Amino acid sequence: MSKRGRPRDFDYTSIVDVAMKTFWSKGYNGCSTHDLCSDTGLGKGSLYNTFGSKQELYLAVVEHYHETGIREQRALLESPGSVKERLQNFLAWALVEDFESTNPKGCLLINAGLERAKDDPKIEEIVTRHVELLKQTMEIVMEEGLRTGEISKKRSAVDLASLFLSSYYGFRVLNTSTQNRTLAEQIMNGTMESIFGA
Amino acid sequence: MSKRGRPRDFDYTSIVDVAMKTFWSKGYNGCSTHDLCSDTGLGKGSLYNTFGSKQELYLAVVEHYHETGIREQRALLESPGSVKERLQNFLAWALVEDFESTNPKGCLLINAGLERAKDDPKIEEIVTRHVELLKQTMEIVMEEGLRTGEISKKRSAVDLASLFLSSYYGFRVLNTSTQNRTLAEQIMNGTMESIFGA
DNA sequence: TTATTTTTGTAACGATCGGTACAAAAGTTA
DNA sequence: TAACTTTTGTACCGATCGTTACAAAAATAA
Repeated sequence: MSKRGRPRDFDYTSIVDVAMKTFWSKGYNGCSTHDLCSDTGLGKGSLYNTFGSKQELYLAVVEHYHETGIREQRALLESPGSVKERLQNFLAWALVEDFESTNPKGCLLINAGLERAKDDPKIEEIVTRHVELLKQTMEIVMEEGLRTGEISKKRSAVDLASLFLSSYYGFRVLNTSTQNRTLAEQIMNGTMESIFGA
Repeated sequence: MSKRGRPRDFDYTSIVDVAMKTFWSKGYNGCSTHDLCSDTGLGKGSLYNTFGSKQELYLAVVEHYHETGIREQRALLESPGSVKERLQNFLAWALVEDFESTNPKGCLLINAGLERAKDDPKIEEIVTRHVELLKQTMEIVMEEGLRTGEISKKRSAVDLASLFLSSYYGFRVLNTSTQNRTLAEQIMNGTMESIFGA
């Protein structure tokens, strides 16, 4: 009783995945529904029948990016190994994303936050949620570092996590905007040393 | 011999200033030449006769933002007072920009870098130049802090400046995207403590 | 088979896009 | 004044925007 009518001949999430890259590299206002159709291979009928509008497709894309992203980031931060290794790996992962990935460079969530959060409350909500989850995870990692003695107890876990969070986002923005690898490595050094001391 | 013909009845830089706010709040792709005309009060004839194209006007706008911005930032960082006070004032200035200014919220240079640097080499050049000048200024401030003993000599001026730079840009992005003042204050605390210790 | 439901591709919608054409307007120079 | 130069506002250009209409296609249900 569940599926009458012509079945769709594409996979929902793999279309979202393709559209993600289109929005990621061109921006919301910078790409057209024609771009989305030709990249995904869908006709306009299918695209609008499935997603409703450009805005709703963008929402599904950003939500998808958030979900896969937070999973990946948590995996890196909660992996076995020392706290120092984990934070180092986290920044190294971002470095690859910004300089060597086959995906569009930079962070789609930052782009979405800056371009659309002001106009689309649902986008702002996803970005806020993502940042809070990431910060929470960083706080847990900092607490562990304080407990084990890897990090000196001069600063609170909240202060440490807030610093690491903002430095991470600045890292992403500067990498994307200037593509300056030397600067990227200096930021990695400066950030790691500010947490683990000299 | 220099000015024959009908004189223009507007001031170039004040038009750039108005257009700046239009691009700032709507983005490059998010605003139309019609928006620019109605905000500036210019007709299309005048706008195109003066600036040539939307792209060239945007370039003039971003260059203008860079020039006034770097002057203001340097003034804050090179003002009299302790290094700690100056860095604190710098972040406090950014906080006002992101939460209380009558200008559009956030940093136009970040928006330009993320939206246009990839497609317009001249935009990337301005952003890169701005970041380098700002980082240079921060390095000088950190050197002073190291010299006077305000900052412990465990880390180099380059590491300290790189950290402050990235944390500053992350601060701006998170403020703009999430408008979370509590988070903003935690980042300010975390950043200041990471430089001056606890 | 026939009726029903959903997806598909295509054609088209009105609106708006960035940019241009051009003549009237308003000055300077001679 | 007459000749010249530049700016101004407006009308308009072809292209593209996001979206919709709709009939053919392809499945299930009766």
